Amino acid sequence: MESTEHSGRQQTATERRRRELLEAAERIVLRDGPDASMNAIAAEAGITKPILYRHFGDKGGLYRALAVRHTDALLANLATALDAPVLRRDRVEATLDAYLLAIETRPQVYRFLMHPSDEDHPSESSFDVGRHSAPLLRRLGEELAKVITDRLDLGPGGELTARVWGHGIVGMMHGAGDWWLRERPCSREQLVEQLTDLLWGQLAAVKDRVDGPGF
Amino acid sequence: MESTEHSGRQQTATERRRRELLEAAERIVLRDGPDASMNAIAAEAGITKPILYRHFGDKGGLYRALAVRHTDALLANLATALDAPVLRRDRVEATLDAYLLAIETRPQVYRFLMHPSDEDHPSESSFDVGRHSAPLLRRLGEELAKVITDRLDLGPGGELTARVWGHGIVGMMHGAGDWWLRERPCSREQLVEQLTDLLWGQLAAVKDRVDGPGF
DNA sequence: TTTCAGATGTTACTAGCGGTAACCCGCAGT
DNA sequence: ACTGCGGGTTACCGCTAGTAACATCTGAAA
Repeated sequence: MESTEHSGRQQTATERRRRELLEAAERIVLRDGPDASMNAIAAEAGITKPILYRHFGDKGGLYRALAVRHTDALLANLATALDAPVLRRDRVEATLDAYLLAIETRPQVYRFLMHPSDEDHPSESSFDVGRHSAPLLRRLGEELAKVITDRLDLGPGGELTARVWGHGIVGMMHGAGDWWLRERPCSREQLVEQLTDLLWGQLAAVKDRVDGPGF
Repeated sequence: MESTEHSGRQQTATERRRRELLEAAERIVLRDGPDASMNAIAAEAGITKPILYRHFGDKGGLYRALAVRHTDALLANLATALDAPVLRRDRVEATLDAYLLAIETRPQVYRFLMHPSDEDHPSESSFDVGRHSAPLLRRLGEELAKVITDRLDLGPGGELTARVWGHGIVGMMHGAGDWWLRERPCSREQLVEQLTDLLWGQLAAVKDRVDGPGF
């Protein structure tokens, strides 16, 4: 235990190095998108591949380490929007807007976070069919479910309802956001309003067309 | 033009060959998931790689050719559910159920369709940030938008509203379906009902918790 | 009948990827 | 002086997508 101070310093040193490597990796991922290779990242950091593998195990490890930072940041943003002491509808609007602002200002990061591509091969083996969506989406869904459970009185079986709604709303946000980012058919405010209208039951409220078969 | 009959026969012959190759590819993709390699597919078809490349150009071409079949099939299913002459809410339920039934019965196909992984590199070059979601989702969103525009009276600016709602609903379906397929927290019928409730404005209608800060 | 076109098929290769084994060096502590 | 150990490198493996070059069969035109 005499080497506590020493190992402590080493600890901070390796942590610092790790952060430097992560920053280099981020630069490359931002530049090359999903084509970022370990060679390129190592070169950007001024070193060679094996060091990366010593620090992060494999490519999935590096990507995961890179992802948690932004995931945490985004989740924090959304949490504040979700916890604002305003009307429920304003809170929903603020949350949607926070998400869309995030993906608008840093689309490369967004793309990286949402694109699991391969990774996570080593962990939880055996073909679990259906797995595909990014961990970030799952976390978002669960987080939103918690808030819904806390805030709304859903009666018996409400926990299931909350989770379905959480993942459904997150999916809606993601799908609409992805489409919007690609086509930019309107302003962010407009998009937020339309989506909030949708969540507020406008789909059920608007009238049928008069000239069509009125079902 | 004299060789019309000849080239016609050749046409059908190569088309048949192409279909055989696609069926072999499908078998392998269903077995190996996203790890399916061109070598494996060629071996399954009883041939070697270059023939695949002659037929489909590159791996993206093969995947695209493979995708359009299932995409068309799924779209046809959804279109019938969407066009059923029943109440609007029943139609929404039927559509959700059709989608979820499809991904439930053939999760590997679903996974393949939703996972662009790499592909489409050759076309529309230059980093178009934000692109990520599968073409299937885009088509679904647009298709749904068309139906909404046709059926609902959304007033001025209704076309934008329809597209936002279309992509938002498809995203909700996708997100919730993905989560449900992974965790199987309830039956399909329950999920459909909860999602329809969400779309029908229950999020706005339910009461706040009495014990919480009642916003 | 010969000859030419075109499709089918092969072997053998390139370039690059993720990942690893083996080795080197400098610097702490005993 | 010796020993361990963290940072670093070279050189490699097995794999992938993709390609060039060559062989073969078939059927139509000269």
